[in-house]
Amino acid sequence: MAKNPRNNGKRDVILKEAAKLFKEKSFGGASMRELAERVGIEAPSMYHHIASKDEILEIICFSIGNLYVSQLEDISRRELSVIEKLKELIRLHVRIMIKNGDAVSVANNDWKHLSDEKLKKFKELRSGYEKKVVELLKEGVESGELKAVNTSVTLFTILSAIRWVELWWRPNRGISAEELEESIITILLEGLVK
Amino acid sequence: MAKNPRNNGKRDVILKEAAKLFKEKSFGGASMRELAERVGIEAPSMYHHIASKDEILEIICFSIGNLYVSQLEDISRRELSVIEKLKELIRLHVRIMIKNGDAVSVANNDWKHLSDEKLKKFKELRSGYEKKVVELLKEGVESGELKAVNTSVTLFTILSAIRWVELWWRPNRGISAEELEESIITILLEGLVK
DNA sequence: AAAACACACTAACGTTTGTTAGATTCGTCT
DNA sequence: AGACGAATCTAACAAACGTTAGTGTGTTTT
Repeated sequence: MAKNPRNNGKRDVILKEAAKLFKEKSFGGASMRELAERVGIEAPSMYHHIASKDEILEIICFSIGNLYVSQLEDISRRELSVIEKLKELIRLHVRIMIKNGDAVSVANNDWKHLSDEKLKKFKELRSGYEKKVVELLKEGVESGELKAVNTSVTLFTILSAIRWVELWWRPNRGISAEELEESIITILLEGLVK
Repeated sequence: MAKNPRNNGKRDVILKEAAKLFKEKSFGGASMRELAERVGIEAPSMYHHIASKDEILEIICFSIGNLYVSQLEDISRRELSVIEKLKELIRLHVRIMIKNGDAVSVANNDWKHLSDEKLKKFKELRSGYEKKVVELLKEGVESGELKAVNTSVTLFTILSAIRWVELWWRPNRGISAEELEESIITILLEGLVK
């Protein structure tokens, strides 16, 4: 029932609208009929492009998850100081959020509705990511670049600190993406106190 | 159908279990029947203690919202420097989360499912809170205690940075509530860089 | 021209949802 | 003992859910 050939963009439209709708109403509160309405077709017609509601969630969550992982690997490979890598990491998160706000929101909030098997995979993906960031932080503490912080607390504080961007940022909020990135970097790396 | 007299704690049990369940499955994914099962009665029996599923959500969201507002007012009234007030604010958020983790999670994630009228009230409550914190930040910038940061960005970075606690902290994670508070304070106020 | 296919439709399925109605049980007070 | 009301139960409702079946249409392929 699902399909494969090089289709026009209908499937992508469904995924885009689904991300938007799931963000608004969350996975459980969004119905296939409402999604279909936004796409402009009837609900059963969507099953020619996707296999199930669950599959939509999977695709969204893993596309975002894999995006984070692969980009973190890019940063890791570069020849930079820990601090420069952390800055790049923060910039990365902000940019992904600005570009894929809806999907990021879904991956952050609705991953728990993944089916058992996919849920396990997703948690592994995420904890692998977190582990790599913790290693980066440990490296920074050991080399003396960073304060002797608890790396777990730091990990979550950093990642969490950036999550609001997806709810708040709009291109015309009077602050550019670059300013936003640099502001957050300043707060997290240098602190608020003058 | 709902009720009032000094009841035993059954209503509170329902609210506590509801917070836990909503946190696990989110509002839309949690059913009244499953909630009833956890409480130990049949679903229709719950309607002697609460008016509706929506009412449960309202009670949870506004009890947490009002808690934050009233405690912020306590801090505002005290004779402290801006920095000390910010520290107290961070401690406050951590403590509320540790004590009411489930309910905080619901108020943070499921408020969008409030009915139109209550949704409006909740947004007002929250933006009133945010406004007061922004004023505090502005005061700090003007007095020279804080760096010349964008106060909106700072507001959300601080509040957001603390939200992960509710997902992560457990009494036996090898870090006490006090250590946790002080670690977060250090990161946000003094920064990570040595 | 015929066959194949992609894509949309309507109708309907079996479940699950929140909630109501009505009867029953239980403890408390007069 | 009898009355009352709180608290629980079973049965059931109407609506909404994700999804399947079956059909039609228009385009592409052979």
